[in-house]
Amino acid sequence: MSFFEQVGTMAIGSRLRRLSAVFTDEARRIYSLYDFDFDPRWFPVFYVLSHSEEGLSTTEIAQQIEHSHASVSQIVKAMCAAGWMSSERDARDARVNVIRLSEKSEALLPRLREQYEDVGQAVDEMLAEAHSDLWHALGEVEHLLEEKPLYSRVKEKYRARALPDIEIVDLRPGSGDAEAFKDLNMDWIRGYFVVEETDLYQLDHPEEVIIEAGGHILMALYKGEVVGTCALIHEHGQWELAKMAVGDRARGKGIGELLGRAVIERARECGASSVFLESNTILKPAIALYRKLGFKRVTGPPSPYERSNIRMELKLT
Amino acid sequence: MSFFEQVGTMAIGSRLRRLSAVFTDEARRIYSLYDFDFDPRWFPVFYVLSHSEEGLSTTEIAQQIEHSHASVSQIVKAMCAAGWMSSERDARDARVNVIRLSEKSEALLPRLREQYEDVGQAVDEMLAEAHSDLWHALGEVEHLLEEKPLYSRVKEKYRARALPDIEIVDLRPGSGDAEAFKDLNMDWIRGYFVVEETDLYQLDHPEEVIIEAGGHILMALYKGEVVGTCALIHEHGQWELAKMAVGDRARGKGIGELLGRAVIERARECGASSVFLESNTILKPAIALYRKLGFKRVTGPPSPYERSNIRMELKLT
DNA sequence: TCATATTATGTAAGTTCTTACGTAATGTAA
DNA sequence: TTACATTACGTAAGAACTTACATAATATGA
Repeated sequence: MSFFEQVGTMAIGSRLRRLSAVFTDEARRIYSLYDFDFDPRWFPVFYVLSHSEEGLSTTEIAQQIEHSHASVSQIVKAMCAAGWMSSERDARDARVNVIRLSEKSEALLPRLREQYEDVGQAVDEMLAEAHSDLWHALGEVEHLLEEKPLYSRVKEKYRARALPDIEIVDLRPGSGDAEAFKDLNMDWIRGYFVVEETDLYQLDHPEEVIIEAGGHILMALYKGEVVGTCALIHEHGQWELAKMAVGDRARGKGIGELLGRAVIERARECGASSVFLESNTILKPAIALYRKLGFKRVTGPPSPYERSNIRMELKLT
Repeated sequence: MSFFEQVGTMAIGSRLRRLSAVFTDEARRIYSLYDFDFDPRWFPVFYVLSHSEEGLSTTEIAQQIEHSHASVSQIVKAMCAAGWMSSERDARDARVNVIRLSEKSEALLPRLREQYEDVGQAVDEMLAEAHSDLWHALGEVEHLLEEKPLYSRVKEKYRARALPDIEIVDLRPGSGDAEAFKDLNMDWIRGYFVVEETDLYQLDHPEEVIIEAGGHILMALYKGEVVGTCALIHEHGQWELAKMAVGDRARGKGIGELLGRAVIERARECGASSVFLESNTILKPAIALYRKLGFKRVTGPPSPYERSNIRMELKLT
């Protein structure tokens, strides 16, 4: 049994790479058949230039053929050396290198066009012999991956697998949860900002400052171990989602989202008509999560935290 | 319009490469999600080892995963350094390096298996969303290419394109054909062997020695220019296909085959009941052509040519 | 208008394979 | 048993990209 049959669709990447290598080898032989002094990897550059009246810049070619500009730069250098094209600075923008086919190339075009008609036909006929439409299938898969990367698809599986091991519980006094609450928050704050006075006081006295004031602190457990936390703070008659922190090791399991939903649910139970939060726009994943939870950006009173530059709110009614 | 739409199926190799690169990138992100200290390209080696009780040699792994042994050697070195596997010399054959998973790896297996179940499922579900079956299509195309490489398919197109420009004519006395007959033959003989006395005499006096004895000399013209030749020699009541030569520049156009068929046709017209030829087994493409024309190996009288080590015959009746 | 982005490019260096090559161990034919 | 071929392997070097970086030319915003 071959490796690919054993390992199944998981190895689709390797399988595609291997098949593309087969085509590359074939291309080399085909070029030698037509007897051009022409490196197959030059083809894409040559092709887009042959379809342009004006000449193209390095960057334009790179975008069209979806290589890096560096790659194009190297290919163009080699092709200029072989006399296939010429390059000169643009008169209007001296940064730009305008690349054109040489006369030698133009003369070759009809023969090269013959070649790629032949290759195109041969490929078409081969594909037509198959029952499944590879060309179409490739387009579909490209599209599906664009819509939702494989990473996201796998992440869902990963989360579903982790889900049964995750519990959300209220802070358990005297169990070390208060300390974990502080540690988790200190860790993430230090990762991005400096710890402020306001932080320290709240983190050192969570039960007095948050819970006794009518708020709640939830702990996320993964396989029984505390890996995340989030608070619902009750102050001046308003409800704030705050102090959300998930440990490094437990990232990607969707724990933040579970904590967020639990806090919102708790706020609803407490009769809150809305929940707000304060954050910073540099925290892209956090903002994305808040948005996913339904929070919308609002303007509001100045925050006591220096690091806050955005306020978001979720209506519950 | 994207490059691939413009250039069409001809660029299928590039398209496959690009898609495989997408999967490779995704794989990297997925590995980091599962938080192994594990390079994605290690996976195939790891996989085949995890399915082997005994441990495997470098070469065995290379064959199974269809990499070069050098690549496996490098990967194994890196994985040993990272503590994922161990290698030791085989007691029975000191050339062989037996590679086994380390205990660290064995311990990781269940988690890794979880990962590739997740990935496999995600890929399967994604593929199922498409109407065309990419996995199946890949298999079909792999099979089609194995049956008949793209090179051969393109070569047919190439030949069909050249065909209208090819003519087969009888040697035209006084037109330079006799000289071309000699030059073409001298060129190919010198490429493989040394020119013998027998050669020189025949090549210098083709009309007297071959044609006046009842034989024929055919010339292949490509766009009006002589590019190949082949003789039908009549001697001792037997007919011999000999002196087939096609110029370097005109190779791949199927000219040899056209000449061969023309000579056979001519022999038939002359009432021959069979045609023989003498050649050398080191001339693989020539022998393949003769076989394609219907010639079969026979034992026969010793040849006057030193370079001949095979005699073939085609029955015409 | 002047400091600060942004853009276009080429070069260097890295990645991840491959082929080429040298060496040691085995096989094999005379 | 000896000379030659074959096999297994590791290292080096090459191929064909990429990313990272440096530099020069433009754009832009206060």
